[in-house]
Amino acid sequence: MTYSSTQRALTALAEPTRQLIYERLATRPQAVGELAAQMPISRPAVSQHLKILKEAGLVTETPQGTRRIYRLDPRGLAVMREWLDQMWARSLNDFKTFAEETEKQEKEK
Amino acid sequence: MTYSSTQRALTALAEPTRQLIYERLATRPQAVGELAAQMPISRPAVSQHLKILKEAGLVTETPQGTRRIYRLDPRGLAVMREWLDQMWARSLNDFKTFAEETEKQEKEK
DNA sequence: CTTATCCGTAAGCAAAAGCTAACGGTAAGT
DNA sequence: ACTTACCGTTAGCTTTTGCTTACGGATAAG
Repeated sequence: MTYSSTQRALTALAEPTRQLIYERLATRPQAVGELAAQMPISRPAVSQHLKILKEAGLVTETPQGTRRIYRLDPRGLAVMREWLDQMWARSLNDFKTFAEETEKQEKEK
Repeated sequence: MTYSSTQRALTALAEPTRQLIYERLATRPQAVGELAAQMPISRPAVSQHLKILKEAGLVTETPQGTRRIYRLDPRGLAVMREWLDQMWARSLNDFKTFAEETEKQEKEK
């Protein structure tokens, strides 16, 4: 299966733990060990999650000594935002015509 | 594990097949059998996916004879949109201060 | 009332995903 | 040089997840 960038971002943020990591990084940039200390999982697990978030363009990495600071990357969100806007338009349009048809059928009674 | 409504929507749309179903419904409302006919998986499989999409507030069901028409539900997207906007603001803010600090360090050389 | 159509659910199985423990690699400090 | 701190990767195990087959319920048609 080949993945679109939208699917990558969605898949990455779907995992509860990754979403938690992502939201923690939203408060402030942090190192891997810092993140792991706040969570019930091991450091390697956090590291694996960060790899997926990084590949999805949702976070970036900045080496600083032996530590690696992770912070949010706007690009990943931008992709989701675009897709969401498209669906949003279609969804509303669908809902509108559905409401109109329903109303039409009511009058025919 | 307890799920937030945001996580439900994200998890639902993360699955490639469910995203495909969702996008097909974006073109026009459809019955379960119709959807299954266009895909390489069985009808029950589609039905199971629709259940998850429905629980996430992403689609709605309308009985019509023995058939059940599914269409997009704007509510599910609205939840994601809210969450996305929050993250968007933080992400840009983070990126901005990071850029400023980097520039500052450059001048100190 | 019987038959056909359309659908949801449950059970069972195979594939995918997340976690831990162990290892090795790089940078800073002594 | 040696040690310490911090991190990524791999192997292996366990859990989760998506699919199919089989079954039963509900509605329309004859």
